Amino acid sequence: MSDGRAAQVYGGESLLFLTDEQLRQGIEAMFFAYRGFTADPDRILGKMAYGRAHHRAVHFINRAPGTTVNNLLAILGVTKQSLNRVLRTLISDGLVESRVGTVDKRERHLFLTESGLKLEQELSDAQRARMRAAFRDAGPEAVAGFKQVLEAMMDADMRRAYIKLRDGA
Amino acid sequence: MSDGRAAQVYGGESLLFLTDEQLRQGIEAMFFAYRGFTADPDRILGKMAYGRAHHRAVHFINRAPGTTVNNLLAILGVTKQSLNRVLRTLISDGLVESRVGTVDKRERHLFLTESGLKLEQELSDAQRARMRAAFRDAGPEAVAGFKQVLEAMMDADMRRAYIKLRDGA
DNA sequence: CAGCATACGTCAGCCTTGTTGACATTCCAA
DNA sequence: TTGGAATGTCAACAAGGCTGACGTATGCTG
Repeated sequence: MSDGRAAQVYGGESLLFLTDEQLRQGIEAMFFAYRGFTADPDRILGKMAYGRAHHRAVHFINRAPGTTVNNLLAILGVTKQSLNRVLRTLISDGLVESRVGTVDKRERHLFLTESGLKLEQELSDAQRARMRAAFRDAGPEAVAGFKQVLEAMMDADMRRAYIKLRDGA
Repeated sequence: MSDGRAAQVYGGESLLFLTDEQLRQGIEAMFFAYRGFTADPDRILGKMAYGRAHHRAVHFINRAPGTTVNNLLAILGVTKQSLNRVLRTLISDGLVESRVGTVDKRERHLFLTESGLKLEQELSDAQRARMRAAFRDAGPEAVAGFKQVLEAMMDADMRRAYIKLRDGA
């Protein structure tokens, strides 16, 4: 795997960007950047009785209102018990509404209430502000590359979910 | 914050890449990609008594052999109690060696043992393989942009740590 | 030298968030 | 009508964060 000989020429194109050193830089960049990525919402959530898991649930419910629990489960990649614990508090606190499905009454469709929307706004405003600053600093071409690499890094399932959300649910 | 009017022209340059929609895509890309980023090492660690925290410790000890506990603390951004719990198991399992400092005897310098190196290799091989595939798929320009955006997304402290590691400790 | 600061380890207790396993309910569909 | 799917819930547990408190060894400074 780690042969250290990636700095070869293949098909006439230099592969210097695939050296172990370059890859390590990419790994550490992901690690440090993800910390920044979650820092602002975490700070806000820390003041309440909520955590990152609540943020994620609220984000994706806002993103796809009326989504079912199973749907959310697949996107978040956690067990129903884990998600349920989070949803229970959000529902009892009046941030999320759970409506029984009309066509399939087994399903629950999830929606944000007024206060749920307000929390989502507060959290995503903070996260977007950082993302906006980073995007502006780096410029449009860098942003395109950023998205391209991240998309290539996803598992196939996650890539499908990502694209579906991106291109309109 | 979220004014939806980011699609304006500023200084003669289109800022279409700074719309809320673009920012949201970036946020979701980070979320889904980070899952992929940690998936392979997590799978390996799941078979042992170790977790992601052990991976991080081992990674940075390998990266900067002889680093002190305080140093590692700053990089990882956790409390000494949290780190100590991880280090204790790694040391007692013989993956990490802790040597009393020569110039300052209060400090402990951390090194990977043979088996520590072996684990680190196994984990980072898996992680590098995915990163390599993503880099290759996306191409050199995309990789440059990827790193640029991630660097801009970091907190100032983390950016300093990242650059220090990148440009040689 | 005395006293304060620093580096580290450790104990105890708490929280969030993930896991598995078991079981009840409801309801669609074959 | 019966099996399976979707959901909810209880219990127990583990990882890995956190705070607070305390102890020890060492280094620095007045």
